[in-house]
Amino acid sequence: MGATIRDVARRAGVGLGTVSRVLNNSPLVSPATRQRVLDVIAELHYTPSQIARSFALGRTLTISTIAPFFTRPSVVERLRGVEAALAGSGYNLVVFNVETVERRVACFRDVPRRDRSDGVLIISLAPRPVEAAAMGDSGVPVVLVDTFAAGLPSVLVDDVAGGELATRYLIELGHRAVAFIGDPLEDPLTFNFTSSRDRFAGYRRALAAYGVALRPEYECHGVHGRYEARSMARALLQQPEPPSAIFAASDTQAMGVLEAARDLGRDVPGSLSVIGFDDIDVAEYIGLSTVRQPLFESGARGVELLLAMLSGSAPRTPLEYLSVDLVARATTAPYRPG
Amino acid sequence: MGATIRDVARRAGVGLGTVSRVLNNSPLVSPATRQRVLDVIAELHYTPSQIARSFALGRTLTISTIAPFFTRPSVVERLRGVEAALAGSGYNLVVFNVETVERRVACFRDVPRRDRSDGVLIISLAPRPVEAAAMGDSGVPVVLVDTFAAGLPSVLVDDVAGGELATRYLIELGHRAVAFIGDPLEDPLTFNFTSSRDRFAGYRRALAAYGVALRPEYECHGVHGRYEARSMARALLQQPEPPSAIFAASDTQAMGVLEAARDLGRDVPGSLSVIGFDDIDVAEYIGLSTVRQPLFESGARGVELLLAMLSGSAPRTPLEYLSVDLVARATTAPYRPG
DNA sequence: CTGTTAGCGCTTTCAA
DNA sequence: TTGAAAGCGCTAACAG
Repeated sequence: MGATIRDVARRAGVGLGTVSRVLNNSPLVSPATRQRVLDVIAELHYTPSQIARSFALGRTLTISTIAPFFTRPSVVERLRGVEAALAGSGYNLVVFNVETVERRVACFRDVPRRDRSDGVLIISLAPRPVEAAAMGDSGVPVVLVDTFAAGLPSVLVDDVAGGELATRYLIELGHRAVAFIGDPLEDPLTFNFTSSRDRFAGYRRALAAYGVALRPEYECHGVHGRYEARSMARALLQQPEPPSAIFAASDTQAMGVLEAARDLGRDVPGSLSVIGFDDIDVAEYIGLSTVRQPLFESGARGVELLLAMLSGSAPRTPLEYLSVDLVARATTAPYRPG
Repeated sequence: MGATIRDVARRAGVGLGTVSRVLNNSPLVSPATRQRVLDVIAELHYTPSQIARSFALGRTLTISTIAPFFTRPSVVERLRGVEAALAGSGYNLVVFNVETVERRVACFRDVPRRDRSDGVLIISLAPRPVEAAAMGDSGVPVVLVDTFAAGLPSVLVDDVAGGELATRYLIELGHRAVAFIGDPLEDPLTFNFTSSRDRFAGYRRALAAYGVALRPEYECHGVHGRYEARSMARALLQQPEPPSAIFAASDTQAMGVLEAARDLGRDVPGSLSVIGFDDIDVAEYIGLSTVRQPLFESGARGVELLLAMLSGSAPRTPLEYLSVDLVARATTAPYRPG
């Protein structure tokens, strides 16, 4: 434990800088010298101190990810992509989980700083304009995934189009009483900027396109989660004129809807169609119809952008859109009156 | 960007050490001086460099976690506990995902070093004796979760007892043709040390206790995963004398079994009982009977041990066992001949 | 109480 | 091609 570069230099009878050169594969070392140094390194079990190296380099060799990981399975799936794309890059991955407003503020303020991160990836959490501006000034490359902020590059999908896609599908199945369940329109944690909101806009747009009147009592917004969605759906289904189809802004919420239907003995898809969004892992398992977005790929792509920025190239396109697809499975069916 | 402690000292007209003292809440500063320094700090938007601080301190201020995160939902749930317990401790959480032998070797070798981590948490991956010994020598506190290695403290459950519990339950429901599906007995990634193996031992023990003969054709071991379990289960159910109950060593694998039953039109639990292990999130949703273990808590407890070790106290008990419970849901039922 | 100073281990000039 | 030396920004020991 604890041989330093100096020990190696001394033992190899060379200068300190030479050892450093060997370590960094500099071509400016003679083969003989290099070999001697290498031998001593092996002999001493020497490995350079990451931390001293970082200090001297002025780089931390870490990429930080800020996200609400555990409240959203979709984020974990994105993280998978992040991890895969980062493997072998030499960067460590440090994660900051955000589930409260305080933590969000603290992370946005402290993490994107040169002495903490070489690059930052923010997932499913939108910085406010001032925060985004501060990030821009920090000099640390920041990439957003599944969100947007002026001046910061991001990888996203067209959630409005996705919401519209889901809703059109239901309408084309003959449904007219189509309800929506999604996140709160005002959410301090996400600064009111959620993909749910856009999907909701798509929902309304589809309805309008088909001349179906909006019904406020069909529009539900509540804290993200399966249980919350379940109770919203229950209320929805107990209305005098319950919907025949429900579009949930996420698969997690769609699962809550399915539970509510089960609670109330409504057959899915017989008397109720349900569609979600994301296509998380379990969606296939439970046969949930949904709008698929490339979660893994979004994380991987975010890292690619970040790595490119770290090696000097500015992102070509500030906004990069990935595509969404409708995945029809077993929770949607043509409308049947009664 | 980039005010240093020296700038602050100069501007406040004090010595460099005084600023450091203020930063570290040393009591050896007069209130007046402290205030002056604080003012300058605010004025300059100064924040100390984490990295320089780490370097001077000789501590990295990070906790590393090594685990196969994405192949096992249970590990993500444990990570949740880790994250929660670490929040507010001042430590950053860096994650090392391991899915190959090479990566495992590299992580075990490189991560537990003073210049990289102040403490290391290893989840669901057992270090080999030599690796464990090296970790012990590194001087970096290491805590294991869901695994074991001589000389290293760990947080686990009694998997043998858990496996026995599950199997006994099936037997007591009247099943005699009880099969097992689990991970490979020889797995280089986990160095043959898996909780699955212990659960399998519990399975055999329960059978023996009831005088039920072991049937090699009922013992399946294959790569961990839903798809693999699905095909193993399919083969199992197509045998001349198919089992009437299956114990899967994890919920993920139990889900594969459920799919296989669906594929072959076997009614669960009518003509096939299925029980899993872990009680991951979706288990409740899909009504899977299982053996519950405290996943979240295991991660949190691991961090607690680690933090205690970091503040000097040796772990009282090298092995800390958490308890398991049987959770009977909708995939198990009494044996019905035919 | 407070200023000064000596490193922490490495990278990177700058000479030789 | 190589050695020597100057920091990177901070903490902690030491005088005062």
